[in-house]
Amino acid sequence: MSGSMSRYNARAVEPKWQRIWEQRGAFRARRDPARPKYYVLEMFPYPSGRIHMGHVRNYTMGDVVARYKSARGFSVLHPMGWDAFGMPAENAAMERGVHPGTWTRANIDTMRAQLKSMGLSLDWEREFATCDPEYYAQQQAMFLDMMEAGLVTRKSSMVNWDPVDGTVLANEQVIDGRGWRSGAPVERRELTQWFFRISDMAGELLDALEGLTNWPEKVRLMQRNWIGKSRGLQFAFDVVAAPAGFERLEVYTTRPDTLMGASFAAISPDHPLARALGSTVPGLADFCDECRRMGTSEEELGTAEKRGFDTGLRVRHPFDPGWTLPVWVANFILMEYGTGAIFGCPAHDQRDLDFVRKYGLPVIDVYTPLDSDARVADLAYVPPKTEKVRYINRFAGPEVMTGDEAVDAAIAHCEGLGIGQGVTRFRLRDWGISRQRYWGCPIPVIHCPSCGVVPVPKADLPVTLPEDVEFDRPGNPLDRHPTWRDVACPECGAPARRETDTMDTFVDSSWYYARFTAPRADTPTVATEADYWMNVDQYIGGIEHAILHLLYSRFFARAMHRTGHLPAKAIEPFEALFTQGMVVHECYSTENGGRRVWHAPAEVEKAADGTARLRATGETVEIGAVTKMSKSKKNVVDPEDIIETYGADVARWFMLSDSPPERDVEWTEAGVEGAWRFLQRLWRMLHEAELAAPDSSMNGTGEAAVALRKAVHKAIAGVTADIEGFAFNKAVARIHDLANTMQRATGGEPDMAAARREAFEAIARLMAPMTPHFAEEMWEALGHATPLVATAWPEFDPALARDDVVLMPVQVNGRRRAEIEVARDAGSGTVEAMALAHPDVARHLGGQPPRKVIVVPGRIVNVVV
RNA sequence: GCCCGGAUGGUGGAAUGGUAGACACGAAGGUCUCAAAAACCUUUGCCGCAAGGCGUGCGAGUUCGAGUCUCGCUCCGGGCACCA
Repeated sequence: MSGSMSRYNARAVEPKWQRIWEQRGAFRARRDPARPKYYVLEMFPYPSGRIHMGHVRNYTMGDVVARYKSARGFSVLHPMGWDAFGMPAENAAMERGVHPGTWTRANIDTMRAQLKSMGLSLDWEREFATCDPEYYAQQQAMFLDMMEAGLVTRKSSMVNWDPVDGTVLANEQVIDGRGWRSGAPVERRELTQWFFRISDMAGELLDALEGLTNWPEKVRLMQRNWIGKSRGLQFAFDVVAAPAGFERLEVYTTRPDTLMGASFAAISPDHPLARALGSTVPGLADFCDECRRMGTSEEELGTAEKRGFDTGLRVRHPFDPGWTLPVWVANFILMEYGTGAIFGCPAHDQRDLDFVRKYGLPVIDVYTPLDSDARVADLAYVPPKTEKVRYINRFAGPEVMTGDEAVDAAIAHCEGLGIGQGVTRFRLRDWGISRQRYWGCPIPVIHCPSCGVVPVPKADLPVTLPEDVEFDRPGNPLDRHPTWRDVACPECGAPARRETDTMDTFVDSSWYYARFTAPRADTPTVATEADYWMNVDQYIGGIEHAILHLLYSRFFARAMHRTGHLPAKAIEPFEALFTQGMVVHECYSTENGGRRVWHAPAEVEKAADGTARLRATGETVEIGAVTKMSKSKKNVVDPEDIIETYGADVARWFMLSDSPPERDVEWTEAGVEGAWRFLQRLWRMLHEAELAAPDSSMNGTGEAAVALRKAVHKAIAGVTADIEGFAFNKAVARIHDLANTMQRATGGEPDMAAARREAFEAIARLMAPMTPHFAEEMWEALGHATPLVATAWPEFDPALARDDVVLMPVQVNGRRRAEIEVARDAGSGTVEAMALAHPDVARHLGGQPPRKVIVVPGRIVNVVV
């Protein structure tokens, strides 16, 4: 195929194939009992405005899997939707006066067009947004089902409160302890809210992690720790001279073996006892108020300076009524965990040690290392609980034991004495879903003064959001919308009020994967569809969702099963999970009057010597750290610009080429150009190559032809394994390698022409999942009428993919000294003899006989002297 | 603070406990060109003329053999329950 040297024109080719695929309905998912199904899903995007490189990376990976599985004969479901509720839409409303819905819909339209230009094999007929009333109506119906099933509860919990704006703030809206708009110091405030009872399922969610063998181990570990199962002792201190109703102080401890080292008891500033004492102990109420002048996040609590206040109250040590401990209020104790009260053992807990050093309380050692009797000074002694230690101050068990053994002994001992009992607790807290915001799914209940909380009758669903809302004031517009808010009680008809809280957007994203199986149904799911399509065979998304989104989804799938909306097999909805890394980029900045000014990569021109200047002014730019692409540092490259300049395939190819998918990838202009040159080179090679006719069935027999064929079949085997193993960067490297081999295979013999055709056809098919438009264009140029989307994945010939002769390194004392060529299946004796006979080996042996020769067949020989 | 990761040439990275640096980017030299671009060829971990030596964040250890396993650190990143 000699002739035209035209360049590959992505701008014309990509829309052409996108049209052809669409006309063929190539990506429409169909239930087909005759074929195995494959459901591949990438985490759906929040419609923030435009797609970013993180989306390009995520959706390219998913598309590789979808197209590959499709070529392997699976009936593939690969859908896309929009996680469309959330705060940014309300922020846009406040800043620009645009309705959140209008803003969101416009963003979706932009982003849909951008995604389409990427040539993703998505079934767009299944698209939906979580802000569609058709979607959230089903969510409301499930909420009512879950209420009935006892999975929903209402209780009080802490929120960040902006006392000036009079609104609840998200953690993100608390900047250095102050409200982001008002600047007022934020307070913790108690509010009655709706919860899903996820903690009831803690044990189940923990145990089921064992079965998720196709999830990254690190994600399972993070979830395990998050759920935080612990065994400990729950007991009560007797309070000396207790205020009425507080005669006993319940505490929970995972280290009852250290009770002999107790030097204080401490309670949360939100503990009922702290509140009760507030009126009688001077300064205590102020201290608790001050503790509450802090956000609700554990991060803030963890990093804040540890502070305490002595209540003056004392409790009796459970083993000795004469031994009393002071009761402190401490800012680092969470009311949400355990009982909101602890005892402190400073010798074996660093936080407690820091606390007692600050307030001058005693340190009592409980155990020491086996080989030392050193006492605790600046550092608490906290060995792993599986390590044996010497108990020098114990009340149960032998002198030498591990922490685990000691805890068991302590629990048994205490239970025997009637001091508390061994309990299993979980760190996992119930899922608070109430949000005091407009742009979310309304919680379908009505508050009636006489009937209490009344579910909205299912016939009245959906409870849709009112359109006529104002964002000119802080707070939830639903609260001040009388015609929406004020309704008649469905039970007694008396005037009542709608619940104005909306649901956490994590609820929306906890079941969308199930909805994709029947996106237009007037029930949340349809059994036949869910039975066929569930579970998601491959889920792909960012590691930042490792805990919350994935745990909530696991809970929700179980809840959907209990309420009849999913089959039993779907209680773990994600069969396999892959967490991809971020897209990062250099930061560019200049200094302007002492202020750092950030510049977008598009405004910067890089010179060959590594320096950079502003295109507009020529001013030298400082090149900063390589960090996640973010608006604040402006180190953002717009995918649309890349697609317009180079085409979607180049963006996709580069995204896959450099870094392993789970690691961060640095977006570089040079890398993109490299990808572009590679596609151009292959295109040129194709047009310069002499190929056998398309119907030729000749196989190469000459040495050069066989060598090329071997390279082709090795590449097919390798790329297949790489895609299966999510090693897309290695697949790309192998394809590069094959292209290099093809370029050198220049012979004019007929069998070479045949081998070359085989090679070009193979490389087009191997590249199809990654650069689909380019591959189709190659395939068409090779004379095929049927497009690649309808062509099977190539098979390899095992005989050709295998080497008969291997090169084995020979080491002497672990250092490589020679290389021998041996038959693949040569025996160890033969290999050893060949190795010892090698002159370089003999030289390094210096006449000495080897002490030992290790032969690892097919891998290495090590001669030890 | 707590939980989870990561660290390999100038750069991104490759390497079932078995030849460290595949593949790519960049750089240097060359070919072609009036010239440039593009393309193509060669070289490219560091030290050394070579023989050889040194090298996978730091410090120990296990092993015939460690980038890979174990222990102790350092730095960077993700999450911490109302960002999505």
